[in-house]
Amino acid sequence: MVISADVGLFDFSIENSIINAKKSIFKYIRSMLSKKTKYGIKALAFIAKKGDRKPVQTSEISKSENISQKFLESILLELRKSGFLGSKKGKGGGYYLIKEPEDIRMTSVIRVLEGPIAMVPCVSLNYYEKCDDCPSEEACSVHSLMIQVRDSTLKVLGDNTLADISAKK
Amino acid sequence: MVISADVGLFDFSIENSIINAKKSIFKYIRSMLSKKTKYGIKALAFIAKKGDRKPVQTSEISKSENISQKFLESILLELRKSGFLGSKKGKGGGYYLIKEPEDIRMTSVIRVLEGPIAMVPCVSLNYYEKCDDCPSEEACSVHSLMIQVRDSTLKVLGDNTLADISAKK
DNA sequence: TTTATAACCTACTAATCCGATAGGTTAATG
DNA sequence: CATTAACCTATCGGATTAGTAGGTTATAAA
Repeated sequence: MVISADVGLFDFSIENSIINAKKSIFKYIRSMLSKKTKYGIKALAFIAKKGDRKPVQTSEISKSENISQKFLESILLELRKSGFLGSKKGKGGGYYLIKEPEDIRMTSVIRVLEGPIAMVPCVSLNYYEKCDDCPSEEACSVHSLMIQVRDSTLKVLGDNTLADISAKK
Repeated sequence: MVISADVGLFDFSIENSIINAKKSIFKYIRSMLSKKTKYGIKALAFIAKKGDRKPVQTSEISKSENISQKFLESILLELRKSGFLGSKKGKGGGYYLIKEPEDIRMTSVIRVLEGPIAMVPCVSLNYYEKCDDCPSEEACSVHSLMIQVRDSTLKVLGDNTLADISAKK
């Protein structure tokens, strides 16, 4: 409570009623991480957890993680084409890790599946794009704030590898 | 360079060609911060910068910040209803700050305009929603990662007030 | 050599959301 | 009483997401 208070976790005020109104009105709450990325990370973790280098079938992951098989197929295909996975066709085939889990940072997985990590293209390192409304990035009040957010997110995602997130608890 | 290397800013590999392919194929790069929120923050900063408590017209902000006036109207209205702004109708009317800029945290602004700060509803403090696919949040490899991201983002946004982001440089 | 398997490929679609636009009504000022 | 600026309601095109459908190719086992 004391720790969270200073980062604004619980600053209850009039805004809170607005938030509650939003929750009840809108059925679907906006998610910033697409299911594609979420499933992709889960699948990678699943494969990493198995440990051995035997190919894992899409159907197995799909069942175990409750993911539509067809959708998962397209995701794993993309992960193979991006150099995260290798594949083998036919019976006993499937997908397997190419690199060590310790060498796969979450930054690169998310960048490939999701795109930019930054909340706004004008502070993105890999997907930079100028805002069409801002004449000057230095004068923009949002810009420096978003740079701070980007850097703190990048720190977390860069520090976490596939080995970290697939470690059994 | 040294600092950024350990957080995965520049791990060039095969993924990089994927990223470049994405950049060229897709015209519009996904943004996690909606224009609504972005404009809302800019407008608040604009009002805060003026310093005095005289009402600021929507048209003035709209012109100065290159924002569609009608769109901005709806945003400022929402900010008034959420308790950030007061308003005055008629000639000489407009919007003015109700609280001190130092007392307006970015967390609350973003929560009202954008919704959840967390990347995924299942780690959201104010907009929590269980994943329909995950049987157990503890066993989910994405969950703890997203909690870390949420906390670091919350720290940045909670530390920054309207006074901070509207400070002249 | 055939058959089963599982990756791989192409195309389509329903639902949803964002960023506006249009056109009006109400309230305050001079 | 006219002007101003907030306030309200409705609608819409374009884009994206999360799939589904229906096939083809390559590999291993029978």
